[in-house]
Amino acid sequence: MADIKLTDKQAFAQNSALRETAKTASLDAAASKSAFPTKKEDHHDPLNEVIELLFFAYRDFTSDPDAILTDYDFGRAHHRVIHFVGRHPGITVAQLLAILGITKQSLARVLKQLVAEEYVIQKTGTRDRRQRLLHLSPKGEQLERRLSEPQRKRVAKALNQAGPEAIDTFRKTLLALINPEDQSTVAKLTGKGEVS
Amino acid sequence: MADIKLTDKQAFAQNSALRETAKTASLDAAASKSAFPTKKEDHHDPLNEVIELLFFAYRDFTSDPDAILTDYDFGRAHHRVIHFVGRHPGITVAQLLAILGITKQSLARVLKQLVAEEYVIQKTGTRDRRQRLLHLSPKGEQLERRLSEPQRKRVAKALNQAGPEAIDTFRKTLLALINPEDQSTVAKLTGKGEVS
DNA sequence: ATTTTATGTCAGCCATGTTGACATATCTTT
DNA sequence: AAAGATATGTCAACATGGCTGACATAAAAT
Repeated sequence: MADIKLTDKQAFAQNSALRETAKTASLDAAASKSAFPTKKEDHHDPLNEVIELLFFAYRDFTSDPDAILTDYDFGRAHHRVIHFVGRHPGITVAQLLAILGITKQSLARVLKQLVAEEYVIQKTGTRDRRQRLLHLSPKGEQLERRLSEPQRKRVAKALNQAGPEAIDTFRKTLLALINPEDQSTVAKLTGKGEVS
Repeated sequence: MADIKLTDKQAFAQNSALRETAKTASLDAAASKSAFPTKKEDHHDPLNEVIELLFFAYRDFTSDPDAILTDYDFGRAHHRVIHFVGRHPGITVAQLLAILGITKQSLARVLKQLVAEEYVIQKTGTRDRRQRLLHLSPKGEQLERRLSEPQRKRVAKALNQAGPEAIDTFRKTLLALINPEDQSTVAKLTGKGEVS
């Protein structure tokens, strides 16, 4: 054995002959060693089940773009901006802030980078010259497609597997999970019956 | 006007006579000023719609517990631990790490607090005395109930609104969103046909 | 002309993720 | 019994992306 120092992770992989790391440690691996205990009262509670499924589904749903973003030194925050600017070209900074629910200082940090690296383009508003209307550059659109592709595929596959009524039911359920005050706005925002 | 300094936020509230803050700035408020632009090609794409709905639904879904946790000086990370320990009493640290998908150092930071403040109890394993089997104390169970209550209500309401088939379809769709390698494990973990 | 609004920016704090390195107790294997 | 592997804990340092507070500028609205 060489005298090269191993980190915990490497030592683990070496010792256990598994290629697991902290990040990739699979549920399967943990489960295979021994069963997960589960509280008896919860076995037949579909609400608790859905709550946990939401956690896992969202985690995996965001994992594909997260992995891609490391190539660009961007994070999840950049993705959100690219997504919403891509889907709503000409959106104002104020509107984007409202959608994301973060402060302008938080947005500025990522938006500045995206503008500097020319993924996002700011056009001065014509009606109101104070506004900076946000658009994706061709480069930005390319990144947007790269990021959304695995998510679209994942959702398409899930909806297909869940059956023909799933599209409608899943959409309805997600919408109903949103705070009632925002439901109509989100429905307009994301939906078909649209807008300017 | 008094010479008291106002922050941006206060100045905004004062000037605009709105009670909005950065955190509570509503989508409605932003939408009311002018319509959100939306890319034409996307109008009829249900996949993009579902992707956005997932973002908003998950955001609101986590907002209720987040608000409660500030009373305890805990964050979302503490919530996850409390949730999974509560639902799987006797879970080992390694199993919890696999579920959460974080490093042991990240977990340690929150778990240490939860143990110190006696929300979580560690019992030395009998079969394997190296293991620390995690349980909620009565205090921890109380907090768990407080945190899960609004989420359970939200999910119950959404499923009701979406119709009788929603429970099954929603669950199936969420499960299908999860990485295939983990689906069977998660199904066992959250599901009914259970375990030790 | 004054006030309000839309946006930007500096500075610093906090929560929660990450790596790397190492310690200890206990179980497993030789 | 000794050696190795595993489960857990811990110190230190760093990154990301939230946050608040304070202030600046340009343009619109009054």
